[in-house]
Amino acid sequence: MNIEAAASQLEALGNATRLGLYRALVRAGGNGLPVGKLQQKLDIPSSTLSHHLKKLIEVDLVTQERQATTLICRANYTSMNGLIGYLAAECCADESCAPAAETSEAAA
Amino acid sequence: MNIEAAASQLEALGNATRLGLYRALVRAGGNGLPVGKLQQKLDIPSSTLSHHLKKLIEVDLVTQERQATTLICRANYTSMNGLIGYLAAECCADESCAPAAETSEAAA
DNA sequence: AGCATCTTTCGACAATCATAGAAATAGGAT
DNA sequence: ATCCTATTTCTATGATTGTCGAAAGATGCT
Repeated sequence: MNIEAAASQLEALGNATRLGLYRALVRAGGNGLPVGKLQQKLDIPSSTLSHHLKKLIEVDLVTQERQATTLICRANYTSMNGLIGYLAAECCADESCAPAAETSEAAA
Repeated sequence: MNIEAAASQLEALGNATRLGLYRALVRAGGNGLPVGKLQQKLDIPSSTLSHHLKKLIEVDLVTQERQATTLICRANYTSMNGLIGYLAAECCADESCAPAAETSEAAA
């Protein structure tokens, strides 16, 4: 994970619509959600949804799998965990700082 | 931490210049760095640096403290840990998923 | 082939962003 | 008061983004 890749993923998540979209996929779990269902859930035009979806797919935070006419979207947990790991590493580069999210107070 | 706040912080980090800037501050540790040193390190015009710095300050990922004529900048670990915690929580909303970065494989 | 459904691409537009030089401000020293 | 250094604000400009309706593409059914 280099800085460019991390920045790209962060940028992809740095938009309320996309973050909500990603969250919806996370909540949907391993079964994922078809684009149409996502559209209903988020209540945005399909073109807008597709636009945002594309960004998340480009940075590998979301995957798609075709099932007949519908496209199933899934959150890519591995990729997200990589990003979280990178952030945690950046946050603790060479200072005494908590390695993850649990011990926030130790950082200050 | 609501979705808008998280998205704002992610957006702030979602730019290679700003992520590099934040990283430089993390690496500087608790002593932080004056703006001028940051500028030397990153080798960007001061106006550009100030612009990006402002964004990071707005979302509370960076703090500033005046010491005479220089402004010391510091990474706000607490805020970053909050963000990481939010991402971890989103990643594990209501499915069996690892709580942090260490156990990525358990998510699949 | 023709039709129905699901999804993406196209085209457009306003809004925001990244960049940076020039000017202004803040604080301290002489 | 004046000057010096550190930093921000002003101003401008090209690039990118977010949004969405209309049209096109993909897939399967009859």
